[in-house]
Amino acid sequence: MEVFLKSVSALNDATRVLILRFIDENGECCVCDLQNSLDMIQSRLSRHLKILKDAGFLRVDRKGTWAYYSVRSPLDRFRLEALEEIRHLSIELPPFKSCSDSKECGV
Amino acid sequence: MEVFLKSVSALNDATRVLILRFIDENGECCVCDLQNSLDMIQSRLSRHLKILKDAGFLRVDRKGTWAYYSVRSPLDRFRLEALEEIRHLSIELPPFKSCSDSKECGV
DNA sequence: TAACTATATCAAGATATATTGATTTATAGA
DNA sequence: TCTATAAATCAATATATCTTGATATAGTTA
Repeated sequence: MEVFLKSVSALNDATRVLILRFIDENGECCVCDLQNSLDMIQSRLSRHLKILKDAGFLRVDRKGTWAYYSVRSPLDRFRLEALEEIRHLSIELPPFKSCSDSKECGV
Repeated sequence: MEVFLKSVSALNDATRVLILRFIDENGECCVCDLQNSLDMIQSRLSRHLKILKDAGFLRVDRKGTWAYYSVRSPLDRFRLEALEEIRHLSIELPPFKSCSDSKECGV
């Protein structure tokens, strides 16, 4: 029950659904890519990314100071169905703006 | 998005997961069956039943003053997968105690 | 080592949700 | 019509979650 509720409560927020869908669409993103693209402040992103990771939807790969988040693979059946459902929502995804495009990563 | 979040937030509560699973297992229940069986007060049940109904998991059939709740059928793919996931959780379901077993329905 | 940067965590306030007991609504029967 | 009962809704309180800005942590580079 706890694991199920953790998955469900991770999905129970429009911000997290957007973040998950954005990473699903664009592949591996570092936090400042997301700051750039989604126009969210860092502490907010960091919190939601942690929740999505702890719930089993995302994985993180650290390279130096960067943290690269991507959709965990393989997803179990329920999480995959949830992601599939999210793919079918008509969410307007903002364009991907890589943080490395700006000379300084600082958003 | 709103419909998705409504489904998800309906599932985001252990009480509602139990109620849904109980009705799934036992079939149509009136509110006082659930009061008897799940040992919950009526206002609490009524609130959660409404949330599950509004989220598309339950349907209600009124007969006189009784309201009989059952799992809505057919469920769409995502809700069905969620229910399937809930069926696989090891939830201890209390025995069904029909309100009609007590001479007076009054719990 | 010192300064800088990316990310994580913390603290405070705002918002949402759950629980309970009281009240309201709607139906049934005397 | 009056009373009783099943269910829904309301009001108050408690608990959880989200957002923000500040601070802490951990790499990187000079």
